[in-house]
Amino acid sequence: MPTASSPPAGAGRSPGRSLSACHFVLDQQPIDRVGRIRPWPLGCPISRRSACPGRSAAPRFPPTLPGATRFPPTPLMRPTRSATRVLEPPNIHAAWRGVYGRIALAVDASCFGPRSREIAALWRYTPRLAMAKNIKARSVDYAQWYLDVIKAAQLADYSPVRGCMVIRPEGYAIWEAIQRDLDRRFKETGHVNAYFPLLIPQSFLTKEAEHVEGFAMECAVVTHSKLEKDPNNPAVLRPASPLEEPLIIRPTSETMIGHMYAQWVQSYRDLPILINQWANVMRWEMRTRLFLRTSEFLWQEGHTAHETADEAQAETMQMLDVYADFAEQALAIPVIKGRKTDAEKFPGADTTYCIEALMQDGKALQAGTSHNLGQNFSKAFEIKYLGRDNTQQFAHTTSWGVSTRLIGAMIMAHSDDDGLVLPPRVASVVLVIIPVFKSEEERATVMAFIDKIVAALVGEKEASATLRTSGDMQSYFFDKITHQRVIVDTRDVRPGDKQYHWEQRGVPFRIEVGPRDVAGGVGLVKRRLDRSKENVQLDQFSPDWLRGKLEDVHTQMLEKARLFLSDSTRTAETYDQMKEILEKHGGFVRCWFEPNRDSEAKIKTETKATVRCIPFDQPGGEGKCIFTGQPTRTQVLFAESY
RNA sequence: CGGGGUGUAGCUCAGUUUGGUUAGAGCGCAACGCUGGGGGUGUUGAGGUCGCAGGUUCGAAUCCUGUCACCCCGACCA
Repeated sequence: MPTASSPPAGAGRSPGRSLSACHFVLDQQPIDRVGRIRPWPLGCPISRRSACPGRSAAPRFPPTLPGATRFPPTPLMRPTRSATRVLEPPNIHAAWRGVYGRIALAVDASCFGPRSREIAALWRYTPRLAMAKNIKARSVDYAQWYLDVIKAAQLADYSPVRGCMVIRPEGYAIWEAIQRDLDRRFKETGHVNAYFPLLIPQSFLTKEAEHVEGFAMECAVVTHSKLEKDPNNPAVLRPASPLEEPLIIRPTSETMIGHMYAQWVQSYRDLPILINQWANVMRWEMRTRLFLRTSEFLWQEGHTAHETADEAQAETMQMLDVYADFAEQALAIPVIKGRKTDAEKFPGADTTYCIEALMQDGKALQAGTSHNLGQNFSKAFEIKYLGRDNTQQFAHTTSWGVSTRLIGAMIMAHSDDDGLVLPPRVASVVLVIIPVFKSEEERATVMAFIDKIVAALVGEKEASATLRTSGDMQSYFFDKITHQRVIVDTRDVRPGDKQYHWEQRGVPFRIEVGPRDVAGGVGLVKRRLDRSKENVQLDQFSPDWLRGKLEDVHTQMLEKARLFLSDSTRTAETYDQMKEILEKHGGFVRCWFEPNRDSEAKIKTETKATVRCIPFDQPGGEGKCIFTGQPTRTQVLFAESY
């Protein structure tokens, strides 16, 4: 493998404005100090198609390179801090396709590490000559990419109300899948669902000191009970009838539920109470981001009350395990379990535990939390019971939740520059069949063949019951319990359009069926995850075949994400090392650290990184705190976070 | 809440500096034709109170004031 320090291929050629110069412009795309490709300079003929003379002659991106046959082209030269290095496939493909987020960096780095082949195989891309038109590449603008993916997949839309979002059917289907899976897990662990009200008396919030502190700043307050016409201007409505006590819209329900539990619990025989609620909550956020942080969001909050501290602790840990397993098994997102530092814990909790996931840009995302609330809320709300020893005791409570943020995590963990990539277990459409034909006769034979494939995949019975689908498509249940569907895209649009359409929506599998396939008795099966294709004989199609395929995809997505996680977790011995890692790579930095509000605040100011958690797997022994240099028994994970 | 940026057709934008025909383009959308194995093509057509509210002016997308929304960066947070 060449690690030449020869001059860059494009060196000396200036990125001129003529179209023929596009190739070299691409070679010389600016790269920042950590190797990320920077946005095209203004005026570049590629990034500004309108600047190209003759619209129809405008080059596609990438420009007419050498073409597929000669792909990969001359190796891309990429300057690093110390030397210039020749990128080899798959690096070129990655770079070429603009996949130069930190992921691609991982691929790159791996070429010199022990796991190179493993990772390279997982990130192998079929080189393409066209990129998604409506999605910005991760390497160019990660934040925009995220928004573009959501838009292209029609997961959500902005609402007229600041900070709120509309979850569109495609996005809500993911939430439904999350709900279905989690709800089963909650019930398996003995919980039941209930519903508590949206509005909470303002006075409730003040009963737990830390809790007020934590949430007061972001509460929406209801102060009036009606609107009336302004006498001066009848066209204007103004609030009237002030409430005696203002109500707040729940930012979380500990207080309301604490209040109710106090009434429901009399004796140790009433414990434990194991209740979950699926609800919306509202936190008036300064800065919002679709799914990751919106003013109103959907979540699930479990609230339990127990007789002993041990029981509460066991519950807290059990639910954390439920979340971790769920994240991996349903969303294919590997997570790190750990405990929050005091600075990061939930206001009002004794201890907060969390699962932390790592996004492709190297930032961490808290994907779920489980709190041991100790007796804080039971004391504040007087959740008292008569114990076995005939004395009054305060219950021990817990709470735990995950939110629609998980959808954001899922998007950022798996999607690529072509759009959404759905983990199969939460995909509402698992497979789309795309017919290809020219004449009416071909249409008939192709559709007849597709009918056979559908029957083979979903069974004769389901195949005979077409579901009503908008947009002139045929839709069938693949799984009647999860409501996952198979769609035959019979719309009268070009096959290429359909490919992009379903690709951007993250559908795990597509089958393309044209006259050639009918003649050969096969379907051309395409995988979304890695764009691989294979011909599959009609007689191989069956529900089990598809299930197996979906399982494969899930396993590989999880494995890919695990490799990324482990590759992006580095250890630092010194504060300087940590800074360098954060600067150069992002991701998690594992180090000895004595948790302390002051140190954490200083480190955050200097590096933007915070202690994401104190992971459960501690090496034991003692080390030198990275910040103070004092001996400590604690290792933590630092990272920038969402 | 502070700093920066942007609001013109569904989307991306031009036009604003220097006020002046009926506000434009590409994509998308609708209909029809040729097509159809990764965003093809031709014809025709629909679509805009220029974010909103005031003001200056004979005349405002353009100038002034206010306001709202969105995006980015900080502080805060799931």
